[in-house]
Amino acid sequence: MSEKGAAQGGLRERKKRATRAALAEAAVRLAAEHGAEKVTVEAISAAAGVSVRTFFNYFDTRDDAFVVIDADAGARMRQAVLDAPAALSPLQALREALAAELAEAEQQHELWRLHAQVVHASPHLLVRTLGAHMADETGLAEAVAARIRAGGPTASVSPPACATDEERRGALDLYPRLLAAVAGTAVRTSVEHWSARPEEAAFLDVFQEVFALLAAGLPAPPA
Amino acid sequence: MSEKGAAQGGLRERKKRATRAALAEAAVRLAAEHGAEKVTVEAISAAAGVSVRTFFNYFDTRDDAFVVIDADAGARMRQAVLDAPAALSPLQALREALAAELAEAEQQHELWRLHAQVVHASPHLLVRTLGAHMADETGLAEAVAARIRAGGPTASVSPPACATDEERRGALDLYPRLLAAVAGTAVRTSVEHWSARPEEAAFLDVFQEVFALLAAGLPAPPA
DNA sequence: GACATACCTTGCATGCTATGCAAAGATGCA
DNA sequence: TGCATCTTTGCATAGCATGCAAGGTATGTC
Repeated sequence: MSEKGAAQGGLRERKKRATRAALAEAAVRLAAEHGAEKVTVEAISAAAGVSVRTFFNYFDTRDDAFVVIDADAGARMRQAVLDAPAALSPLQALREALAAELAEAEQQHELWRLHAQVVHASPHLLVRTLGAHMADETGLAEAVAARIRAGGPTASVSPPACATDEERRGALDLYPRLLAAVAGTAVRTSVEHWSARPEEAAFLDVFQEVFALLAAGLPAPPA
Repeated sequence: MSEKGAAQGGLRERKKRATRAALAEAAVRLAAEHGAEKVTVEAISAAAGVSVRTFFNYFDTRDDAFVVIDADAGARMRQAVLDAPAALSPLQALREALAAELAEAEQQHELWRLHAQVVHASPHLLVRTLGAHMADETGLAEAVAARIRAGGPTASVSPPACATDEERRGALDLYPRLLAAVAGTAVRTSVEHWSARPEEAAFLDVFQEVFALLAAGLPAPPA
């Protein structure tokens, strides 16, 4: 757990990680300074020290550089769900996996803060970010389903055997799907509510309150 | 309730609605036939009988034409939440508002089916669609909050007095926000689960089961 | 009905985004 | 070292997106 994304793999792979991270960071910093609309791919590439063509080897779209800060956060969360203690309920396992990921993001605090600032500044990017998060939830749903089937932690996080999207969706039951989607929603709602007034409450408290509300079945107005 | 989006307003407004609808429909049909990537703005515009420049007067982006079929569905849902009987709990009011909107979409059955087909064919568009739906949830959260404050149905759906996004988010409490987000999640999860195997269960049954699971607090595996 | 007003559409010019291709450079491995 | 593999890069090209100004179409007033 000490060195997750550090000296993993050979030189080639490390360089790729570095380049990707450099591009993403350059994009966010430039956007925070000048506004996302005024930042061209050329500027981002120059700041990261690569050619424009290389930028498009890493990102399909200019906006992706603003949206996808950490490309393999999804994989880490899936693994965390699978590795969680067997004693935890599905909802609890998800809560812990997400909390761990949020704690890790906290270490890149400044960058994530800029990211949030950039994304909230243009509705366009906000939509893309929300959508990207939701796409991750499909992976989480698979992990939850596997966990339930196995009755405990599982070994691998390798991509499912299903070939098409059709099959993959068909293989998922309603419950894991709903659980993953709701958990993702819980995170986003917590983040949004907290970031509206960061001084009013600790983020972790908001996060726990949201999960408590969910576990209670969203009872009518608590006022 | 009989003529919602029909002969509303003057000729000018009707023409704009018609043009927008024609563009959206042309986009979806062309994409369903040739694949979204192969459909140019020029083709869409030609099919709708307008110039390319006019296309961009209605949509900021080419992809928007594939994503936003019904531009003011969000406003209708907000109004429905505000107009719901005072006896309903917030969760119930949301459920009814969403169910009504889904029923209306059923009348454009073929178009929505094509839309789903197009969107699920390219992950890119799926992400955008998911994000767009989530953006609507902010409006729903406002409606829920207003409903709770008023203790019953309210009159207007006019935009809130808040100037900035910052203020608007600050004005929202945790509970309405969570409720709206979770309800939106419920709809998407229902649609996805049902559309994976449409023959296995009626959509409305899936929809109701999801809300039942939510109201029960997402208890551990029902198996 | 004629007029002024406001709005919508359109073509043109322009700059940026995005992809395929082939050559050159960097890495991994025997 | 030498070969195979992967990555980077420049170039060419097509499509996306916006500002601007000219012309056309509804709307309200006289």
